[in-house]
Amino acid sequence: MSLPHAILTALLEKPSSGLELTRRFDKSIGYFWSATHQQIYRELGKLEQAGQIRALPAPVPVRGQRKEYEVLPAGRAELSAWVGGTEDPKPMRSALLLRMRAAAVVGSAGLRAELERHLSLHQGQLAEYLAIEERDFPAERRRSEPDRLRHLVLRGGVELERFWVEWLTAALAELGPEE
Amino acid sequence: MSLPHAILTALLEKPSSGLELTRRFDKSIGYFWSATHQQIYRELGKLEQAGQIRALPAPVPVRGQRKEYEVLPAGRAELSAWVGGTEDPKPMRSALLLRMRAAAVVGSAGLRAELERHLSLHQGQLAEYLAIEERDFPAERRRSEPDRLRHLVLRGGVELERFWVEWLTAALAELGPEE
DNA sequence: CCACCCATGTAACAAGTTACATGATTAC
DNA sequence: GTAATCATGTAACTTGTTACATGGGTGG
Repeated sequence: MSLPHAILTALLEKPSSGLELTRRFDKSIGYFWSATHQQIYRELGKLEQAGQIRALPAPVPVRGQRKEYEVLPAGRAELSAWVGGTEDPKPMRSALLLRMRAAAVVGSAGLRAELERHLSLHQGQLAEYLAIEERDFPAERRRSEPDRLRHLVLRGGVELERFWVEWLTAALAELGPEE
Repeated sequence: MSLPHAILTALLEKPSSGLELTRRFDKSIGYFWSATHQQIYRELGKLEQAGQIRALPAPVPVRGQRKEYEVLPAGRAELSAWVGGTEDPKPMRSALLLRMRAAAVVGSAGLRAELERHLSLHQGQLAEYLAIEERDFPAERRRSEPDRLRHLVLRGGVELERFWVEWLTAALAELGPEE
């Protein structure tokens, strides 16, 4: 049940239309909770019906017309309760680790190229996160709690990408030069 | 499309019944691709229909009777092709990072306790992985490729848990003593 | 006027989750 | 014989994905 809360968070940061939300998911919140525009529209409908958000009044509601949403008090309360709640970490799901396990059984033909590809993807993502960090969280100065929290989230992204880069590098070394 | 390949891998390692598979998922393959028994039975049915596995001949097939499956050549070929293929890494999904981002907006009340809870869960998982490593991959000796691959997978699990332990520790320090 | 992009959606499906149903076997 | 456990399954639902549909506005 995380998508609605992701949307509430995004809308509290800034009221938006569905498409704007989609774009922001593509380059910010979506870094740790991705969603397509179809999911977002579906969820916006549900949240509106639940009375947690509302569309800003438009003169004539027409299909294809931009609709801007804002969070209602009930929505903020719901999000606040969710933040204070508990939820067990979901076991990870990595198709790549699974493929390596399968390779132990049927042979690792073709695996090396894929590891190299993933390595370069993760290196790219890591560089992107580091650029964001440099831009949005410069210097070591006293910061507000919201800023510290946002920085912690970004640090999570950075360290996770670093993990993948290191693991993939080690895996390539261990696999040996030829396969 | 990873679950069928997880099952094929498990069945190649050892032909099993649905319930046995479920148990093995709970303590091995499931560490990086979890599944419930309902998912497994559903998928076994599909794989059998697709001619990739078969149930070992039973005298009289009755409901509630144990059914053991083995992989057919077509199944091994499919798994082999999948290992050699490509698949982009799925963007991560962490409800905990999302909650921290939400906390930056609505306040972090109650978050600290949850971080501590997750820290202890991840410490437990890390200890479990390290125990498995010590048991199954001792000493530094020349090993076969399958063993090296399996060890790499486990190293992935270890380092990922270590990431969480370190990030959670840093987050708790950054949040400060009281909240 | 038509191609293109903005914006909102529908429909169909696939994957994962939760709750429950049913028969077989074993321990007491 | 009955309770517990083993074992296989159904049903209903939620979440996520993929493909397509519809209308509005803008540039050429």
